[in-house]
Amino acid sequence: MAKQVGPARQGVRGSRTGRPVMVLLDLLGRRWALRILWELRDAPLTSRALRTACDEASPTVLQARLTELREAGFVELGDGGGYGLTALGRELCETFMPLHRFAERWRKS
Amino acid sequence: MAKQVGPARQGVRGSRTGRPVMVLLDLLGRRWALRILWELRDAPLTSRALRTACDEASPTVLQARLTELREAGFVELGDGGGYGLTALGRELCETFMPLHRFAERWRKS
DNA sequence: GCTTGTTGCTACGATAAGTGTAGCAAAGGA
DNA sequence: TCCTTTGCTACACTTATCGTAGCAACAAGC
Repeated sequence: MAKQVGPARQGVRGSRTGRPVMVLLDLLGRRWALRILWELRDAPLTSRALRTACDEASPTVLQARLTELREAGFVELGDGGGYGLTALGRELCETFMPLHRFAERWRKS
Repeated sequence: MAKQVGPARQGVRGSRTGRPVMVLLDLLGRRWALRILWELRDAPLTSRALRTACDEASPTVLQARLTELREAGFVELGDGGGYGLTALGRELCETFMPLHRFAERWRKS
């Protein structure tokens, strides 16, 4: 069993309505949040490896995002260490996977 | 013809590699960026209406995001005023549209 | 002309968020 | 024991965002 953390807080920054999409958009619209999910997409990473994958982002923010993503139930810290996606997290990740293909097309315009 | 703005800058904050996905993730991972695209999803809005839709977010950031999104080619300012999605922007928006359905399921867990 | 109301957009001080460097305690291997 | 790696934190600094106010440009009504 992976280590647990508290439930997701719902009244987040800038989402006064509390509508789930808004909360989600707000959560994902924070620095490195999308990137973290992206980097964990196919395999778990240790905190250090994740930092490296994220262009040596500040550990302060990474830790903050990881905590938030864990509270949201998208990310978990495995028993033997290393961060990975939960089933829900994998599902979310696949939701915006087409972004990759889009980004490639986008560059050419 | 809609008003034009300069080309997208590629060497953005936190994306030192320049890989398109990273640039895109970084661009969308800024405050209100995802939300703006979301709010424009079915109809153009004036800057004031957009502000209202975004929980009265500060016009400073909104204007900054709108400029960035215009430079990226996702948003445009119509001739008669009002911000709307470009064809590319609509495409991008549909890319993470499934997020809505996901968010609903997410709330119940 | 002169208001009245809208548009997109900006200035600016205050606050919150993110950065960069350093370092901690705990756990594991040699 | 020593060395390395783990997840994680402290702290001073810079950047981003907030909130309020207000601008010039344009149009409609009078």
